[in-house]
Amino acid sequence: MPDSAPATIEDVARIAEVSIATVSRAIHTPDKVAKSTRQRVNQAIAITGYTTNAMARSLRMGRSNMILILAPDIGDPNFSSTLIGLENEARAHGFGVLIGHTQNDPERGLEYLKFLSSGQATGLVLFTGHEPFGHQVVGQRLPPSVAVFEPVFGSKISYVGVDDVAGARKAAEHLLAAGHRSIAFIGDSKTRLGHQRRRQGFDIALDAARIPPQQRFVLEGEGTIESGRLAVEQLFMRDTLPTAFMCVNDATAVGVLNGLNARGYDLPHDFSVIGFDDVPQATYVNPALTTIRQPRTAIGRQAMSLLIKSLSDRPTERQEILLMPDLIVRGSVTAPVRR
Amino acid sequence: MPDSAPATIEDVARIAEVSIATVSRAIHTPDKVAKSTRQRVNQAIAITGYTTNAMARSLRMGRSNMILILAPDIGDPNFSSTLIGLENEARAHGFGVLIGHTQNDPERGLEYLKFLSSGQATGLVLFTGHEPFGHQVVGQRLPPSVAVFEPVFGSKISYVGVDDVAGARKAAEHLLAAGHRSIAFIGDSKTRLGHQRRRQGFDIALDAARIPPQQRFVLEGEGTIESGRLAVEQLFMRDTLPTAFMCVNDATAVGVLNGLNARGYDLPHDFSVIGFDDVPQATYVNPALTTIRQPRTAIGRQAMSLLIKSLSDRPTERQEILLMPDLIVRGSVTAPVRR
DNA sequence: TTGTAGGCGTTATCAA
DNA sequence: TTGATAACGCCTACAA
Repeated sequence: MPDSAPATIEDVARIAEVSIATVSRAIHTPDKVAKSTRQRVNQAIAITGYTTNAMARSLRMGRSNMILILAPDIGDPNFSSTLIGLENEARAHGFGVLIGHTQNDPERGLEYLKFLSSGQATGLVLFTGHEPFGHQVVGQRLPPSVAVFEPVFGSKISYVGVDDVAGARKAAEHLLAAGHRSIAFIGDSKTRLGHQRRRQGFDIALDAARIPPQQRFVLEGEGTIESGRLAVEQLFMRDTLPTAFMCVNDATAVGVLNGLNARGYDLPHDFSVIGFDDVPQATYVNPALTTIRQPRTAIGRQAMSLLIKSLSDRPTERQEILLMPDLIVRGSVTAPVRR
Repeated sequence: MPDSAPATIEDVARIAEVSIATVSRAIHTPDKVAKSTRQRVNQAIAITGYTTNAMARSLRMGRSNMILILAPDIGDPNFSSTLIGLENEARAHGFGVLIGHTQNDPERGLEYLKFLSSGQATGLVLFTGHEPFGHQVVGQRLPPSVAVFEPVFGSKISYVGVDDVAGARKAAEHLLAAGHRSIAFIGDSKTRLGHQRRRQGFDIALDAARIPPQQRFVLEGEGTIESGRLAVEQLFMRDTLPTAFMCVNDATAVGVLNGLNARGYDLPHDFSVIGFDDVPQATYVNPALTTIRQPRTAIGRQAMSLLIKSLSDRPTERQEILLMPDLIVRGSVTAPVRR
């Protein structure tokens, strides 16, 4: 039964009848203390319910064993399963993780930066392609960091993510194999690297199949449901229509599905749609979405592993680890209807 | 341009040509230092880029200004918007928040408990109805805490959430008003208080409408999509069927919708379905789900406000704050078809 | 194998 | 109005 104030190392020392130095050693370098002493110390720890005060420890050591994960949007369906990979790996190495939610607000980012610079976390995982703390600060004196899901634009921060080009290529090839020759790519972007890479995979596949550029419809989009809906509207103002939609991500695909449904089409008969990410929602939409699955947990695991390595080693150079995604076939792709 | 090591209060003192005590005062009690001195200090702070080391500060003060939010499942669609309410309110009072993800794993809970007991956080927000850290520890020496979304069973921890009874009643009354007389309640539970309260609201409404118990179908369910699907299957093994489904939450409702769709029914013509929560997904499902909206951000805000109050005041007694939810009408409820 | 003592960066007390 | 100084709890040379 612990008393009112948390036990300190001194309480333990008193009960075990040793010095605080010995207690500390018994905890961190057990070999360096005699067996009998060690036992007495352990008993005393059990009695007092002692837990080392992490703040005092980190203050003294100049570093904590916490890793901060910064996410602009906790609700992102990609986030939670990646997080599990990050957490499991961290734990296996004796690190704890804390999550910071920036809401895409630079001021909030700055607050977490303070958290970092006061040594409360040793490492940083970035869950966003944007610079986390406004421009001036970035890279200035960040702790060892790694980015997931979207590389940090123009920085030296290592990156672990999906192989966008290969994944997009798989998606496009699936459409091609189903017989489609007139395909739209929804979600091109001038600023987002991940989008560009997926576009690139799309082009590679269509080039290989000798689909002429006239039969490709490329529309911009920021990767939201709304942007998918919008793209459908834009497309329907043209003379010719594609038979299939390849979407930069599942959110866009959901928007496209919505837009098509709203126009009264019978899916997947009239149009095929394929997404990218495989978010949980992809299952519940109608028809269930054929898509490319991000290996989220694996991404998290590898990212954390890389980060922890860079914590102990000499500063290493930037690395980029790309994981191969799989095609998940559900109901949203069929052979094209002749029009 | 900060140099390699973070500036300390001493660096500032040296540059401002004052003592560290004065620097500290200039920061925390500006009135107690001469205007000219204050200015010099501020300049020095600007030059050095000084940030007070939170760990040293907390060590000295015996408490930090961080609040830990513990969630069993970060992916819970109710989580992210509640979080925003929590964060905003915390920030307005000068507190920072950190999120801990327990994955429903007691060991992980224990780790965060250590985090707490080593003083790295001053307050605790619980996002779960289960005891967070296994039985033995709970309530033993938790910092001031508040629970959100589901009261902590059998504890003295204050609670902020939705008025389940009133909300469920609204839902049932909406079904009743549409003409339904034979209604199923999906998601009853022997252990989950929130489910029980919703069931209670359902009964109140049906009692008031003098619907005899024989016309009520009550099925258990844990509130998952799967449990909704399952309930449909169970129901279809009986002789008589309800005309409407009132689901304990949206996830269940999605499952019910899926199950009904899979059996080839035309919704909402053949059956009406209503949910509870209004998660983002409710919009994308087909037909769009009529449901009861949790005032999530408000819940977060109030919970944090309560917590912060209990941080400064003398220990107050347990409070329970219930917020009133609204009915959101979309497409999944219509008049019953005569069979 | 063990103990003593200094210092990590702060804040707060007490004098000046 | 300011400055010296003692903690906060811990780790780690350095001595014994």
